Amino acid sequence: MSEHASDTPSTRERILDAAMNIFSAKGFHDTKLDEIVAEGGISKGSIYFHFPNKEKLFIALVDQFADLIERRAKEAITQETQGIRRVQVALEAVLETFGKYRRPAKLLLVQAVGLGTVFERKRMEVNDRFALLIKTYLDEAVADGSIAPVDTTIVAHAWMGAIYSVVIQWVYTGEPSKEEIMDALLPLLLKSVGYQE
Amino acid sequence: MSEHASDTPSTRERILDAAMNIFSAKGFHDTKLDEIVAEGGISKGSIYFHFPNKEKLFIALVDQFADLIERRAKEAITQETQGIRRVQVALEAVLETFGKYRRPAKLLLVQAVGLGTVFERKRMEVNDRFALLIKTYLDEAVADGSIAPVDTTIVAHAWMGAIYSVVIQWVYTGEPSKEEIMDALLPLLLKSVGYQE
DNA sequence: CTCACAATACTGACTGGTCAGTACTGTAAG
DNA sequence: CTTACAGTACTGACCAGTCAGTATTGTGAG
Repeated sequence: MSEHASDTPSTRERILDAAMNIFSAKGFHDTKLDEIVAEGGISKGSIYFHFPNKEKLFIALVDQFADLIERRAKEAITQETQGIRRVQVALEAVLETFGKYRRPAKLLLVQAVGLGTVFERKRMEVNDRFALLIKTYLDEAVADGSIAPVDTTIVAHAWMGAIYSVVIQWVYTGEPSKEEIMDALLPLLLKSVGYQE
Repeated sequence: MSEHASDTPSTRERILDAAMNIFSAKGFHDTKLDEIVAEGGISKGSIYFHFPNKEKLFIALVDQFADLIERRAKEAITQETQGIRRVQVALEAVLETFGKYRRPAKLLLVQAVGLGTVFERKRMEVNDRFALLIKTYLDEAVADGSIAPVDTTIVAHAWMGAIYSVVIQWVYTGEPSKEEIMDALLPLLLKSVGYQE
């Protein structure tokens, strides 16, 4: 019954950690379970004790991070009441979270793509979740008059893509810095719906 | 009795066609060469006569389509002289081309991602090519005063991501229609750099 | 034109390395 | 002993890539 996260991570956590490191670096197919075993100092048997197969292990990591992003965005939003401000702090929270976790970001935005039919559903599900989240708050901002009416579905997807793309660029090259991204991307997105700070 | 390109496609073309169909639907790893063989009514040996391996066959398809997109954008641009108008017609050309070729679009934007180190270079190369293209014309528009100065590198990546994301959504669901995308996305992008029609 | 030979294009049964998953054993705590 | 996990040796399905052979086309000398 010992879940003392700080000093002794459970085997399950060690597996997830090791898997995150290797998967995010090499992608799903180029990662061998034996590499995860070596990286985490655990055993193959324990992986199969804790996870039914390689695929589910990968998906657990995707879910874990997608949940975190969504949670952070929602937390941030409760701090604000005005429509467009809510959108703004949510964006800040998302960029902040991506910035803090480079490897999970790469896993979610790069390695979880193009894995064939099985994973495609998962990816669309996650994407739609994010797009819907953005759309909800955009609709709010439209409703309370912060911004002019727009096709919020398209805007939501476009924003998501814009954020993804800049974050991916940053994940690979470390450029532009988190601050530059914030300073350039936020006004860009807000201006795209006709909002001037 | 030499049939020409139109009625009897060469074996190489039949291979590329079949490969495009299967790769774009199932992704790189889930595609078996034997499926391509069946789809194209060719033989495994002839694939290896025309291409060194599965990977190079896939990359040939990516390159082929990336070249097409770039060519169309550049063609469109020569028709216009004014900075921001050039950007606009280039965007239209790109969206037009994606719209015309759904399967190649999916191959390039989805299936070519997350395939591990080997393909990652290729993808970044293609991406950077597009981003640089956008950036060049944006810089032009800034120089001639069509739009206010901005961090064109970030804008270029953000635009690319926005376009990708909306196109991907369309590839999967068929929604929104090409016209809706044009009507919503173009003004969105132009507004994001402070240009009002 | 036609025969001899070469070069090119194509075929498909077979193989060998790989690696996810399994069977089995080890161990410590209650 | 039993439960709950951890560790390891092994297996066998799978599939990219091979290769020995066949078919087709090109060519040029008689």
